[in-house]
Amino acid sequence: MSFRLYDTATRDIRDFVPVRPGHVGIYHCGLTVQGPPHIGHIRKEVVFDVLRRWFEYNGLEVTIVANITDIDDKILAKSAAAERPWWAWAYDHERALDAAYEVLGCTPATYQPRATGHITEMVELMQALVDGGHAYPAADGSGDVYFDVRSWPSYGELSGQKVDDMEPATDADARGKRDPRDFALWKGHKPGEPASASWPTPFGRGRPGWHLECSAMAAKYLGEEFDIHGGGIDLKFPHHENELAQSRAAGQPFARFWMHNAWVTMSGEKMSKSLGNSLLVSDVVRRIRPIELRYYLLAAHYRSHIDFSEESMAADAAAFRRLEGFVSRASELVPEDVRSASVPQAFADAMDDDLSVPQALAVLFDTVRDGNNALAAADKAAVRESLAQVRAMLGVLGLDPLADPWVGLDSVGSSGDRLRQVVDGLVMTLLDQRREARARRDFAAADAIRERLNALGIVVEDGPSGTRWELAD
RNA sequence: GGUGGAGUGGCCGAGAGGCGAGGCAACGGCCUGCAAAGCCGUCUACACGGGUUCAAAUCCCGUCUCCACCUCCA
Repeated sequence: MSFRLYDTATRDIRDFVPVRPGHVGIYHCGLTVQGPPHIGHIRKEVVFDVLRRWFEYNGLEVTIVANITDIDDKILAKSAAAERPWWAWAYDHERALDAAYEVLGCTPATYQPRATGHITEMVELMQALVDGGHAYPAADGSGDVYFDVRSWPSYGELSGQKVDDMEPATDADARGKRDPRDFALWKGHKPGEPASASWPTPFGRGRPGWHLECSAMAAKYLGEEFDIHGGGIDLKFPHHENELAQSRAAGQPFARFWMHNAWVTMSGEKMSKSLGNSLLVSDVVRRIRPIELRYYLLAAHYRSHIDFSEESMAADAAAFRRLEGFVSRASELVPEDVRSASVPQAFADAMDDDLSVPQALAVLFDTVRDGNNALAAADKAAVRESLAQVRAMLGVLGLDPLADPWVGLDSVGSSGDRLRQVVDGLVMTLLDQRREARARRDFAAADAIRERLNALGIVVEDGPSGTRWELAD
């Protein structure tokens, strides 16, 4: 495999060489489970799912760790407003996130560690930083513990910023920081916050700052040096900058590559809460099939932002249906489970080049055109070849309609194969009557049957190998 | 103030010195009893102004517009 990947830290594309041959360790920041996920959140999952599939296609063993931040200011505030325990609030939204992964066909992470389950590891790391002179308990006795950015000369290396040029944190004065740019490793327990949201440390009771958990958990599960650390581009600063500083200051090499996906925007602007509410994954999949949403979210390069619109999403859904239509028609001619062991070289080259999915899709569409020509010529061997390649490529993208989790979902929903067989039998009975009508050139009767089926949402297509039907979009 | 990104045909969206990516839509044709699907073809674009070069969407200089981040964000 000659995979090349863009590294946010160095701002260039270079050869990817895993720390451990044959294995890839990936950590990406999951989510703060303060609310249900919208399609911007889930884009990241789709991106990393495609990355994972590409590594696995190339025979590498992949370990993916994605954290669940289940304690933070917003979770406490929102759960308090809802008069529910913070942990119940967090868990609800963790399950909503898992449901969103599943509905979009994302393979589950190898592990999703929760911040609250790794307090011990965080305290150890924090102690090491304090001992090493890179962190200190707040002078105001608040129980906060801060990272001392002035003690770490390369602070700012990931985001390319200099400490002196940064705007200071707005909350600087209220807390016992040595430098306004110092960030919290740990937040002291405050009166009024639930006692259950605090844990003992040598520096007093409190709860994790946001950044510490990722440094602690990445090292625990992937080792002190691992391959790829990812997340949304907004996490570059401060979150990932701070993680990098903490881990390096504690003597760990940390991530070799930093991989950041771009936003899903609305009319060119970052999704705000009011706009975002209409774009919850659970809502969008009621307007568009999940597999089409997945296509939409991965069709653009991961480092390009997607400016969401219903129109562009519908256009991409139509594009996907072109791919799907070929798979559907071809697999009727070639009913065996054909999947090529390898994808076309041009597809592989595109994927190897920093996951250039748009170029890979161009190869896919070219192959589908060849396949459609083969289908028109009833060239079964050529159809088989095209189908095998198309399914292999779709499989890498997690979009093969004949593979899990999509197979069986597209036609009659969750009621399954049995109902599909019954419906197919009924429709074919009608299509037999139509065929007889056409044979005696009674087109009025034939068209009446077709229109009746159309009205029920069934599309009828006459092709070289007979008449087929499928559900309308 | 600092840092990073973007502007490509009707729309979406790649590319990054020469070879028309691809998709959606539209239009014309083929196929079809008519459709649908498919196929063939048409629509030759790169924010603006300079410059370098045999050749610039791509490199350089300048300008405009937009977006994001600067310690709560996927």
